Amino acid sequence: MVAALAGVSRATVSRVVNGATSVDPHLVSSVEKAVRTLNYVPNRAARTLASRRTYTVTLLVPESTSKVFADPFFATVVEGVARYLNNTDYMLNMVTSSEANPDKTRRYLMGGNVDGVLVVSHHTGDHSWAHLNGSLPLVFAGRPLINAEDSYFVEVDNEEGATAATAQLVDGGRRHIATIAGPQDMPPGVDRLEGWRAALLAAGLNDALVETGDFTVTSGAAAMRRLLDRGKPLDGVFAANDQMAAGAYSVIKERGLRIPEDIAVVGFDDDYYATSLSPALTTIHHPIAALGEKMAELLVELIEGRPTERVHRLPTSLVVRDSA
Amino acid sequence: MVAALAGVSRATVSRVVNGATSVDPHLVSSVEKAVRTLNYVPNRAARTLASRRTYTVTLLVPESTSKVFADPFFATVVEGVARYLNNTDYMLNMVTSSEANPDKTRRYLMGGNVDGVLVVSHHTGDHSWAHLNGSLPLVFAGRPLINAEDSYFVEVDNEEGATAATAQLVDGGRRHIATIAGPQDMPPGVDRLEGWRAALLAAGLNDALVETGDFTVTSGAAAMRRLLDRGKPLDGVFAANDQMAAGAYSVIKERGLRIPEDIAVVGFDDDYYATSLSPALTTIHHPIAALGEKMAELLVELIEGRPTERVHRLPTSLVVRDSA
DNA sequence: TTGTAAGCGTTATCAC
DNA sequence: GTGATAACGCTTACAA
Repeated sequence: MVAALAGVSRATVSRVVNGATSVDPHLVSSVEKAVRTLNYVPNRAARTLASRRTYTVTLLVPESTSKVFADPFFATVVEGVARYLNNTDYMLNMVTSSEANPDKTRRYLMGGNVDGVLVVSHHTGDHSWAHLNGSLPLVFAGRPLINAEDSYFVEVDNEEGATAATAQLVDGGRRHIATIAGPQDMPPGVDRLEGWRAALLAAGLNDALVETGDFTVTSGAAAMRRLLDRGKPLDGVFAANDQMAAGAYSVIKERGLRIPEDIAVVGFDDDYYATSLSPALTTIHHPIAALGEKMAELLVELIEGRPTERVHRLPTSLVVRDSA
Repeated sequence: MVAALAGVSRATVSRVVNGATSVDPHLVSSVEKAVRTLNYVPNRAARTLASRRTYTVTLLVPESTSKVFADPFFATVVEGVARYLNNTDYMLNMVTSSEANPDKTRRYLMGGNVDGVLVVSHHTGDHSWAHLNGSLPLVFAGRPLINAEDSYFVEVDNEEGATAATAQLVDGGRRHIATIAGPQDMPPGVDRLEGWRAALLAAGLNDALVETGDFTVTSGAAAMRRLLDRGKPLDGVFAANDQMAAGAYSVIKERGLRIPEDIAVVGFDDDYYATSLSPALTTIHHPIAALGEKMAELLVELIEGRPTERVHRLPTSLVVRDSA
């Protein structure tokens, strides 16, 4: 290590570079000067080999590769993760868990190539990587379906958001409020339905108007159609995500009803659809990038052995636009 | 290396693992068996340290981080890159060249942490990394604005695509064909304009109807407005990308004209806008994922010292929908 | 073709 | 507080 040519031993240089506490200030500064003049950059591989730490965290994404990257949710999580990691020594690398060869992925992760893993499975219930738990620091995006009790994860406060969305409807004077719920085998689907129900109950309103979709536009349209076909009074709808709200929009308009005059609608996520719909959709903002940042932060804490909360719940906020 | 416990020396194991040509078939198979039973996975760091190869390629993206990840073009390139790399030993890591600290990025890249770099700057002309050329294998997405003569890059055949788009208009009987061109300081902008012109000339038509935009929806609308305001006959438009076509749509409709009856329009890119517009946009498919794959492939060839073409031009294809 | 042995650039464990 | 010195797990001359 050439930097040692500036006075001290390699050990001391290492100490300085790694910010060890107890080193003579004199030496520290002379080493720092040497580092600067020699334009020294520690060799990652050597460091990893010696310390058994890789300074790499993996972002594990489900193999629906083609879709995953086009998914704005995923893209935004990555953005947040990258933003946080940029200020640390950690490198981000992505691996798509190929269904074709899950063992390859597993071996890679367990082969000491990585310090920790970030698992992003979007709305899906696929948390099949929970078994890595215990062998490797792991942080999930969203509450995992299984082993939630001993997994680290960060999620958005879905229930609170849904309650706020519904309250907006109630405050707007609506009395017959339906919901287009998400799949009941996914935490967001469950929690958002629960939040809707809680708001209605708090307002003393009836919670019978429920139809379920699968978070897609077409499923939202179908659910809205079923809701309207019940023939019951209906003047407000909370859709568990903006895409389903978009589906609801098309059905409401096709029946000759107006938004928000006849039926007010509130969505959830505040994604691309929210602003491109007409009238612009009132919805709940889902802080996705923040979720990514928090995940990365949590993982780093975990890796470095600092004590942390096992679960982080991010607050949402109501974005009032023209539909409610 | 425990695997050596299955008969031979570590050197031989290394040879087998790295697929060296000349090793006794007997030994090969026995080593392979040992590898399998011991579930051996080579240690990346050690390998890197010894071989001075990192097996890592960096995807360098401009710092507009927040936007970059939301950009479907970028996301799709990443998808292609990841897909290709998944079948190699190479790892993908992304670095956003922070404007705040460009030196940090530079040092990282030059610090022997990476075998090669993929530069993605979208439509923008930012190819400020060209100076890395020569010091590190480098592949650009799209023809760089500067040093195109000695840079490796893969691009879509913009001119050919634009010609095909325009030909579709001509074949549909249009005789007064305008274009909304892209910025003339970006290769795609220039090439697509050139393609349009070539098709018109080949058909013996006039090429005076040109207005320029900046690839955004609003600029497309403005350009269309200027085109219409000329008061000249106009029955077809080739927009240099789908977003500008979307802008053109709104103006055409607002003037009470019909698509395609009064004005046929063809776009370029075949992105999200193409299918969400009404009528669905006839456009040129831009094989973005394929571009990512090819970039990765080219880079790996470069890294491994295999001879390759310096530039790859990907073919486009016409997607006929309802607007022309 | 195969084995031996010398590194690769750090960190970690000890003495000092 | 600081400096030797031994790992870390692999590749790669060089020898055999």
